[in-house]
Amino acid sequence: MTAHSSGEPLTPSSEDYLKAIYRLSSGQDPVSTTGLALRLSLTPASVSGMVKRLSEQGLVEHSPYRGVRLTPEGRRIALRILRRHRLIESYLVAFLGYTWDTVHDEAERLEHAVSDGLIERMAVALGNPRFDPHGDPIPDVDGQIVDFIHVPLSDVRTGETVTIRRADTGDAGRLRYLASAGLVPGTPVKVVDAQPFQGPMKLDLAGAERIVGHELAALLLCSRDGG
Amino acid sequence: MTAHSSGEPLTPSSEDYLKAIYRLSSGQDPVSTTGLALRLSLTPASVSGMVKRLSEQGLVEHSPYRGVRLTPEGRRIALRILRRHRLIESYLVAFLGYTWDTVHDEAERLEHAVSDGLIERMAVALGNPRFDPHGDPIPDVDGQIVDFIHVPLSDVRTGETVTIRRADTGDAGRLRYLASAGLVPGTPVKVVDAQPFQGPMKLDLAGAERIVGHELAALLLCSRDGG
DNA sequence: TTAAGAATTTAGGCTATACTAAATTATTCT
DNA sequence: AGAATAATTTAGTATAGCCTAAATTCTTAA
Repeated sequence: MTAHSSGEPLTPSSEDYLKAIYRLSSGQDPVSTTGLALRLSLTPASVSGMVKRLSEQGLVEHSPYRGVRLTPEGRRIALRILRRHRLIESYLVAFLGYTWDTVHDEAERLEHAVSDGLIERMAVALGNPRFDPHGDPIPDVDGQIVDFIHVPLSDVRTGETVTIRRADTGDAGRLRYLASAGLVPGTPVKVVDAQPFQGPMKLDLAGAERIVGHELAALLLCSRDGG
Repeated sequence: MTAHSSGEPLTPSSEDYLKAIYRLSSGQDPVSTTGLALRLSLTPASVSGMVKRLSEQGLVEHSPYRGVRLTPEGRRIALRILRRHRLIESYLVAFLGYTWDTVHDEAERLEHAVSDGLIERMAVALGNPRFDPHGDPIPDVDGQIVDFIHVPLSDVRTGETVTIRRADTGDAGRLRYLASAGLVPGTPVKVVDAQPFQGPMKLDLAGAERIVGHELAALLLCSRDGG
């Protein structure tokens, strides 16, 4: 019996796996070895090995050849890391002059090093925010996370108006470009024209016209309700 | 030839060794395996092994059975970590409500995770301080560090007045006690009486009387010049 | 000066995590 | 269905760091 009792410290590597599984599974669906390997820039063989260990610790369930999913305990830890990551990003932007395209890597390392106490102090300094600078929701201390229905901009039909809610990438180049084009969370956009076959979209941003390719449009998650 | 060219990332463990060697050697003197092992809470055998690896990387010089000392490159890295550690402590105290007795462990982990960029932003936010909350000098970006002549309070003679400059420990209990007794950096104290054979000292703190044991007095580094 | 004791290093093991190459299982297409 | 292909796992290897136990070297004191 090797169940993971809450107190034991996990390695940064394990934490990264759990976080990646959570992100890829949208909380529930089983995740493939290859998907995880791509996300973490590792070989599938390495992932297989680690998944086995996480499974022995009771943090994931693994049906060989069928995929991994988080146990409740694994999800608890994944959400804790996600909270850390997003609060750190928020703090760096709010208090230390970072921009939304540069915080990711820093948070990626700090999330494994900060104590719970420090995270909560940051949360207080920020006024317990519910969203980070990319528009991603921040889980609360108990692991509750808001889950809006978001649509990739690439799926929005011509004529429809939506509000950008999140940019679903950590890539600095893409984030910087999006910011320079005014495509940031909170911005309402109208789809003026959408070409088929992964073609570009023509958008209306408060009167200004923008063209974005399919790849970027797929990254921009939007809400339909006007809030 | 396996010299360490500036760019390669070091492991947290290596960084801890270099920092410990620097602290124990006061910058120059050779350090014993046992001394390092005690400081790092490791076995001497483990230290032997790591020292060999550091030596192969050109970060320390090791004469077997005689001790280790830092190479210029090793010292450069040690000072960089020391700068990080002390700036992080300063930042946590100044901006996140930590007290001087609680920052040590947090800084111990963060010093390996923060980027140079974040450290410099913290330094700017703090106004490029030259001392941390314990009174320890903070090396500048080029590794320059002020080196005052400090005397342990336990060595100060009866009748003499000195100013506390540093508390030479990371132990939270001792630091808390010192703070509660008003024995913090910047405080002038007069030695009223000192008993021999590691006995206690009677001090005068701005009119108030204090008794401290030898162990604590040895931790309090003081300056004689009135500044 | 030599034997006891202290300090140090070597030898051999263990764990975590990654890799490559080979074997296995699943899926898809004819 | 059966073969080709894709996905996954297993086997074997490497590195970093730690450990204990044994061997070595240094120091000290009779």
